[in-house]
Amino acid sequence: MSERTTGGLTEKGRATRQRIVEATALRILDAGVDGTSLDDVRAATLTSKSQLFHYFPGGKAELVRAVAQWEGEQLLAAQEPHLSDLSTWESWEAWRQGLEAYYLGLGRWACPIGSLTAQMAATDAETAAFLRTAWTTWRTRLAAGVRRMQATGSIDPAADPDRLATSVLAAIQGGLLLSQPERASWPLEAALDTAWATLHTPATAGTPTRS
Amino acid sequence: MSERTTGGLTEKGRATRQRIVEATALRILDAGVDGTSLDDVRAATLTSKSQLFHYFPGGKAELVRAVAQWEGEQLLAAQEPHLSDLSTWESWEAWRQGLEAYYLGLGRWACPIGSLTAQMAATDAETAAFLRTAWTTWRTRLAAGVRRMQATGSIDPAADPDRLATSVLAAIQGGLLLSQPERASWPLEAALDTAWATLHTPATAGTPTRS
DNA sequence: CTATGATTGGACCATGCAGTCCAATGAGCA
DNA sequence: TGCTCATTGGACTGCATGGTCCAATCATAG
Repeated sequence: MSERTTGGLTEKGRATRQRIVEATALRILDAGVDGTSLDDVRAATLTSKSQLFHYFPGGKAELVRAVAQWEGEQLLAAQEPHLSDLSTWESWEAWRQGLEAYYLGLGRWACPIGSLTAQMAATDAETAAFLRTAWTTWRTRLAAGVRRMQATGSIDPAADPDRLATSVLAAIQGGLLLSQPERASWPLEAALDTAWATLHTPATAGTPTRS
Repeated sequence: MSERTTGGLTEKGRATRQRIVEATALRILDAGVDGTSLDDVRAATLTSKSQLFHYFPGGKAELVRAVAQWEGEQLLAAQEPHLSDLSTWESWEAWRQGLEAYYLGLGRWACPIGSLTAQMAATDAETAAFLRTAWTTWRTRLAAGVRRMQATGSIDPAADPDRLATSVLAAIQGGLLLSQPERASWPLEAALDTAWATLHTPATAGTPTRS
């Protein structure tokens, strides 16, 4: 882990590095990792080959990892302040709307982290490991919200917060995937509506007993 | 000349073509489309470059499209006979188990169609269009099952079968995605358990009025 | 001013890739 | 036996790509 936040990087340098990361993130989002060449990045950022390798000695792999990290931070930031609240249904609603607005703003019906996971999980173990922690963070934050709702009796206290949070994330990611070929958001809406219904469901039949 | 079925392909020819498709499908499943070179395919099938272009004049794009079609057929076939039934909870359970077994058999926690959608939706419009119909078919079959359950009163008749089916598909795909970095199936299980709970939920609060 | 290190430019290289081409072989048919 | 067409082999081309390298410039501390 290169902890060179202070070591050997000037203000200008960090700005350039950041410019590279953001441009690469954009390009990756709608062309994929393999569809994004270093020359593309170079052209988009008005930089030179040597700069790319100066700021990312590990080459493309390291650049992609930097993109993954930045996208993770962006995604979490975009969900604030609601994600840190989630203590009322209004807060949940606001969180959902904010998240959808974020995805909408990206232009494509795709989650940066989800897409990267699909692309890298099988090929780049290191990046996959980082993405794993990103998912854990997100899930943990959501689970905390579930617990808050359980405390007020709004969600069945018998439910497992982590598993419930996971199913919400799955609804989001699956909904986004299904939205892509449709070029419309209704699959995402349908998936989230159903997840919502489950959240709102009081302690009824419970989980249908399946290990 | 005899043995003509369609488009000037003999028995031997069709066998070779199929061998190419299947080997390519396998390779794509765990290396991705961009991670699969025609040379890989050539080596894996003991064929020559000219054969690849003989059977797929459109080159790699056409080959990938053939893979998509074949994977779609395989996926639907793997869900039979349950997918065509889905008239009882036992049938749904059997369907789920069969599907999970299919994915498990693929080695990776990934859906061939889902992965292809994520990879091609943004880049290859033609393949994306085909995938769209694949999803529609799958969703329609599931929705038919939902309607059967509604007919017997096992599922809330007020629910929209198509949207419910979509949310189940989303749970599957999202669950698979989340399972990848974990290298474990519990996210898929959690997502499906939650979807199951929703299906079992009788007409309660209904959809929480959104959109 | 000058030394040092960060920053930048861009030519260059090796490789891998999709796709082309020509020729050889095999099989059914008259 | 020849004719025709599907099938196969594999060399070859052109290009894009990741990565290397050397040198030029900029900034700043002493």
